[in-house]
Amino acid sequence: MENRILKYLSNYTTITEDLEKAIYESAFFKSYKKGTVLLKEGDFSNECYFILEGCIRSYFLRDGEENTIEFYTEEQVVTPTNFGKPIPSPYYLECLEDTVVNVGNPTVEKEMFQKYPQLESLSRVIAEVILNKQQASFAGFKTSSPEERYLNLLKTRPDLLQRASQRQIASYLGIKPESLSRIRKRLMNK
Amino acid sequence: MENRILKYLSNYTTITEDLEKAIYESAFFKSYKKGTVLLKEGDFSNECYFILEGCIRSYFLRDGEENTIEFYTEEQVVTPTNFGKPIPSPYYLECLEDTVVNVGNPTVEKEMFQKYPQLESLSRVIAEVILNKQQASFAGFKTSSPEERYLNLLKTRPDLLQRASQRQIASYLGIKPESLSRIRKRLMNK
DNA sequence: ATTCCTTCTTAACTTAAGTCAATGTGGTGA
DNA sequence: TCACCACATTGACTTAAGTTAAGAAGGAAT
Repeated sequence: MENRILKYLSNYTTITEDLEKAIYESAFFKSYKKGTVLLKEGDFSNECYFILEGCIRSYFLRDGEENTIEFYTEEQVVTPTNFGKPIPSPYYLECLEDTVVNVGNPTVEKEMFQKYPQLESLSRVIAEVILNKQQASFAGFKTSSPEERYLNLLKTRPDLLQRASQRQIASYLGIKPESLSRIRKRLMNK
Repeated sequence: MENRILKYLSNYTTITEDLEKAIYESAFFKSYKKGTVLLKEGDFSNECYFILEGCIRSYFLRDGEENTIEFYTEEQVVTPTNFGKPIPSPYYLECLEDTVVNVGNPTVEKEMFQKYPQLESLSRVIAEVILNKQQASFAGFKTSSPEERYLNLLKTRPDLLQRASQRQIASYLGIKPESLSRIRKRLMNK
């Protein structure tokens, strides 16, 4: 199991044996059942996650509606906004499936960064990569129609359509469930 | 002038005197005239910028149209995607005004990070803050109408409406210039 | 000053998403 | 098993953005 983290990190640099061992030893796992809420809007966040199995959704409420921000799946990192800080979370985190994660906390993170500066360097690189990816998807979102966004999702993350409800997918695409339903119908007849 | 960088960085941690001196000494400035293209789509990027004065816009072409990704203004950092890597840039960078920047390059960045690990740590923190901000604006974008997005821009970055053309603003808002024109008209009569 | 070009605005029309409401469907729990 | 509830689909209607086209306004260059 732990290999997945090392595999993930080694996409970015070569990991020293020393660091590999440390990651191994500090690894701390948890399992959650489908539907578990990991973090509530307004609460303080003291955990971050690396997903080994399952799916986590972030969302917030507006006018009573759930607005999906992001879906996180295998080999993705979930670092909540304000992780480790006494500032309320702007969103919920919820498991859409039974989910197995590697859990981190601010204290261990700090210790690890101090002991292995290479790890913090790696974190910087990864944060920048994720930032650029997110900027690219934001740009893609802005320049495409709801239908194009749906088709793009179908192409890039088809698994999500099995894992999440259509309401959740619709809000992720920035549209109403009725519209998604119509888009799907429209595409069926093509 | 250099103070602005230190001021910016000190928003996140206290800067050691040592580091302060190093930043001071490594500071390298450039001025560009309005309209200067700093980076072309497809080119390699070897510079990053901290804006002291002026405005930089990132955009890409699609069907001959310019799609604005972001506007960067005073005290913002512009680190191009693939900065320092032999991978083509996905977008243009252009000065909307006469612009004064502090310029960085991959070599100096690397040296500074090696010499001052605190600086790389700071960069990680800043990257994460920017990432969260961007995620929040993406979420806001998805859940609001073009009119709401315009009103939000008016509230959060009113200066941009003076600095950029309406076409540029419109593409930034993910709409057509005609629509922006109508939205403005609509709001006039309220 | 004139020309040329781009931007901005306006209008008429098309298209698709939002809204509201009704119905069908599937899963959960008592 | 049944009742209930959230989800998904469909239809009728409203609304606003996209499209196309034309004209007005402002700037830059000659």
